[in-house]
Amino acid sequence: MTTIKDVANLAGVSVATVSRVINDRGYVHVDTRKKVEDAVKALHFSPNEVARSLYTSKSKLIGLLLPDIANPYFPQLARGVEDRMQEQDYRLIFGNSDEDERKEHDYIQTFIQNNVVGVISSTNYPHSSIYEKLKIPVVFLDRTSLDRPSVYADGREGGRLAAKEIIERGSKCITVMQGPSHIRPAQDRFEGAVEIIREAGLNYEIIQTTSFSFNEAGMWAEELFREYPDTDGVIASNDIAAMAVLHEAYRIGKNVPDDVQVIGFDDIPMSGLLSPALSTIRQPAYEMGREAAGLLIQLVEQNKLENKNIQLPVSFIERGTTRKVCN
Amino acid sequence: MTTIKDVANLAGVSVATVSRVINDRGYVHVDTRKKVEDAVKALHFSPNEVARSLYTSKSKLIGLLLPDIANPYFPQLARGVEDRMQEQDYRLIFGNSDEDERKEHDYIQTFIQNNVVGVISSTNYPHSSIYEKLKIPVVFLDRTSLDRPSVYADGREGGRLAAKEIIERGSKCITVMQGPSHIRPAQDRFEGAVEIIREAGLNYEIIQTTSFSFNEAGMWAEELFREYPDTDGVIASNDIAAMAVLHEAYRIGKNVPDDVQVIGFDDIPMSGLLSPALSTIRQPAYEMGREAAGLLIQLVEQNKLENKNIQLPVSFIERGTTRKVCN
DNA sequence: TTTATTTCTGTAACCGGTTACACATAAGGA
DNA sequence: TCCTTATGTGTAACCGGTTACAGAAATAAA
Repeated sequence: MTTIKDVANLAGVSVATVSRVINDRGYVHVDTRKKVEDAVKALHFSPNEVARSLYTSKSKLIGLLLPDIANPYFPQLARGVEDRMQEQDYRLIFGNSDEDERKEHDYIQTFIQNNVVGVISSTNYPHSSIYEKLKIPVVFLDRTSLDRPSVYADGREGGRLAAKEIIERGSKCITVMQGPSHIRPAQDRFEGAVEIIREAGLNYEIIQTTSFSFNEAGMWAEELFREYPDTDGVIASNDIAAMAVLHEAYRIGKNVPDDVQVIGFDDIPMSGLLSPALSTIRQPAYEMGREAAGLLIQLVEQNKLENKNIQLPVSFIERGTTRKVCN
Repeated sequence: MTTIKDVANLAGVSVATVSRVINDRGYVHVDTRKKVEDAVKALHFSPNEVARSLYTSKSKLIGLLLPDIANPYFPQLARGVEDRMQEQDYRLIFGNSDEDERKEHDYIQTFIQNNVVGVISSTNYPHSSIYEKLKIPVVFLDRTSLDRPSVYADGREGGRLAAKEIIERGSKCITVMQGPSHIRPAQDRFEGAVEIIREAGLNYEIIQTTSFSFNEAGMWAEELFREYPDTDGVIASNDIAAMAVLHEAYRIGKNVPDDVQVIGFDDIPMSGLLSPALSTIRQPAYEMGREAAGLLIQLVEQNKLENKNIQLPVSFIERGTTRKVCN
């Protein structure tokens, strides 16, 4: 590994001067600068970030904590975060929390130990002491926390929208899938949907699910049609659940959308490739990731600790699992 | 931030002793150990990894480079890597390369600058000078490199398997989707499939695709049925492409699997939830990630630089897009 | 020309750990 | 009891950068 000392020797100057050149700080004579730059090139020198970080207690690293990258909604968030961070030369230390407070804690701990300058977290525990005690900026992503910086989509409005659209298209016996109870966005959607269904004076049934996993999605879909065979409209807790419902409907010979309409949530990339393509409530995940990254960069670089909540709009993506509205 | 010095003061010993205690190295009297441990607890001390790393030139970080986390195949690899690394207290610095050699280079650079102890990379350029010059262990994941440590599935065999199964089930006019030419595993699959089709004396058509993106997948599927309407069997370059084919078949009224059979590749989690569920060649992505991580840990901790290639088996997952074989 | 100011550069302390080395003390063996 | 070895602890150098400070040189102002 070539160090700043090697560069200094080759250029015939002190390490301080080299440091000034590579950081473009303080006075350096043009000729000296040239000599140093040549030496840097000749030796392919690039500064050791660890040494830098030790002195400054800063770094070009930020911590990203997501529940589970294997759930197709999160890679888009991650990608958004990464692309935005990349532009400013920040890198990510990444971890999956599995919505587990202990794992979160461990990750945050190592983030700190590695001098990350900020954290982006999708957590269900924004008020956990882990975050309260944190001395670096945190942006909560996909999770609401009104008293801390956060970026999220309006889940409640999404739920309302789903209910509105499915009712408008003629469903009368709606089954709403209620996502895991400890996941806030899932509850928001659920509540929004129920609110509208009630307002419309319709009955509804509830399927309670306890995770967003692929394996169990099938089970719940099965349960749904077994318990509530009259269902003519399903508001799924996310697109995965909706896929499972679609699959089950197909298996038992129900026609979508004629016998039963289905609306998903998230608009993950493959939703448009289903057959029929999935009508869903879109969350602009990639943009949310980018916004969160942008906000964090602001907080980090301008040392602002202001609270700012960025809410991105949800929208109804009409595809093939809902009927055409007649107007 | 509390430092080792604070602990030393509180415990009434020197920093060296504290260091010995927290690293469980060298001689420390039981009573002294107790005092130090108490001080550590009282102050909630946890050592600054950056300072450690500076002296030792090591860290508990490894670099993970994947083409694109938004492609549903890769999150599983990532998850496998992370879970295995987690067990040994390693953390990941993560980056998406977009199969772009320059981005790869930049990431590897910052990996080095941050003293990562190893790298796991899904690259198309394993012989690039970036990797040749690297002084820390690298494991190539999902990409073959016989002269460097690597973990991969047998793409060629997978291609053969796909062809065998689809032929056995009666397809006579097979269209093979050839993935992006610069992605090795895609070419391996393609070659394997073509090999078997030729052996069987059947004709085949080729659809050349230039990316694995969702947006374009639909286009190629459309092109496929437009150019080769007699196709009664499709070997897709991956599950996403297969989904698009399924979707297009549905759109133009072809029945799957009766009119046309479809075999995917990867077995991404949602494949089983399609309607009909996708028959595919499974790559054990999660296990591959775990194996790669395990191998890297070995290389890092035992300082072995031996070359080891771990090839994991592919398998045919029979679901609903292929016919039942009559025997 | 003298003085004040700006430009330029090097020395050394510092960040927070780890460890080589020196030295002191306790324990074991002859 | 004396000598050897094992145990226990502190001092200070070191990792590779950054930066406060000081002093020298160049430039501008008087």
